[in-house]
Amino acid sequence: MTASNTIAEPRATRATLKADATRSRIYEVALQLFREKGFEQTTMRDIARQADVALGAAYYHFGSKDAIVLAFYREMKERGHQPTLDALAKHRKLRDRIRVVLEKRFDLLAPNLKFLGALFKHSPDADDPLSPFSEQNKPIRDEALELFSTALDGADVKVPPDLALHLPRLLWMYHLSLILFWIYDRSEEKKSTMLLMDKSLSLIATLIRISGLPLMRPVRRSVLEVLKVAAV
Amino acid sequence: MTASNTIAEPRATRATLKADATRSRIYEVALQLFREKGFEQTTMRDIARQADVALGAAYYHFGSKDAIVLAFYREMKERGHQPTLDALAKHRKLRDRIRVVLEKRFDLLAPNLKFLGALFKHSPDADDPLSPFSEQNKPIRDEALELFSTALDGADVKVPPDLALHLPRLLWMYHLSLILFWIYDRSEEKKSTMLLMDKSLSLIATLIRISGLPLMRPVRRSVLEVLKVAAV
DNA sequence: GTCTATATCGGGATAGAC
DNA sequence: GTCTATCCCGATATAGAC
Repeated sequence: MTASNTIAEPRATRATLKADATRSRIYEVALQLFREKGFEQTTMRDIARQADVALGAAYYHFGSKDAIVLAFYREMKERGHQPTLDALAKHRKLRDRIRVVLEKRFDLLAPNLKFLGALFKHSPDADDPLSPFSEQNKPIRDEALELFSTALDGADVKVPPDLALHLPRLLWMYHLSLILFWIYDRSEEKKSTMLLMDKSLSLIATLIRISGLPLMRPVRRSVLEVLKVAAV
Repeated sequence: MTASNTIAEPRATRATLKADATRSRIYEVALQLFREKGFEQTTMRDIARQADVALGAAYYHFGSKDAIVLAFYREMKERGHQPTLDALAKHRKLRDRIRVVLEKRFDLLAPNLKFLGALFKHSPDADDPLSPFSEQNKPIRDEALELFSTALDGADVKVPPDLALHLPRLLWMYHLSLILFWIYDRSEEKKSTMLLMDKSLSLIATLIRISGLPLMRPVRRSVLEVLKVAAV
């Protein structure tokens, strides 16, 4: 990674201006190619050629192919947060509020679905910079967790406090699973994913609704114990 | 992939005997290197050098690095089935029976943990030959499903028939998740994984036990709907 | 049929000249 | 800041020894 890797952040001198233009061009071309051909199928040589720079120049601006992806993550984070909060303001039912967060996420990622698969291959490895669990991506992860937290806080349900503490994280992991399913969904127009979202939201809403019942106490305790071990 | 890819299957002629020996040597050396350095870090050149054959010979026996892994999958399958069945015969309690299947699996995979991570990166892509969901690996998957089926059938619990039909598959997916956690578990002696297995087994046993209660009917229905969409 | 030796290609990444 | 040249690797192909 280079020291300065924000996307097209304007700076003072003329030389840096030109560099920023080159950097932006490389970034845009890269994403375009990732969308068309996928991440692994796109080579750094492809990117450099399309952006009209030498291979070395591409590597000067982005230390690796991965670094381009990290820039993409940051862009997603910056573009996704506020619209989700705005949309959340229009709903009170828990099911709808969770759905809003998911749908905003899907809107943002949909154009890039084709190369998300390659990225998710790194996801379980917390040491991999591209993983959603990595230290490096903590800011991005935290912002997503905050969205689920907000979705829960403003909803019309009472959640047992012990569970409430961990529910944002649970929902965040649920949202990752759904994205994973989405990536490999081969049904026409991703209908399976939409159906799965619908059915799983029902399940989650039901589970949260009954989570406070006396009968569910042992289940809740058991879930919390599992979560304690699998802390992120 | 070559046509004959069973590990060291003895055949008639002297020439083939020698070929089998070479093949075995390549296979053993490869696994050894995978264990020491991981899958991606090991090159075909490494393997050929360590096995004292030319690069071409390695490719003659195994059409690709992946093909070595497929041979490994088959070996795991062949070595794991019967011991698990034998161990199952000693238990009646559902919790213990599921644990037996998991533990036998872990025993088998433990020496190869270091390179399982690389393999699991392919896992969600059903089109990838190395994925546990792939068509190619259906025999291996089915044998694992059968083990969970057996574990359930011989147990001391009554499961609602609609759920019973899908429970082996659910347990198989649970077992994949646990292995995934295990691979990236950095705790000393993999204590976290063992703890997680313990706690999650409790949760599962509890859930199955109460699954037949009238209160749980909507939950069960919801789960079955989700499973219907996410059929493997 | 089994294997060696060698060459070639495309791809990620880097060093050092300009 | 950019380019040229180079390295290493996986993969494939081929000619020919045994």
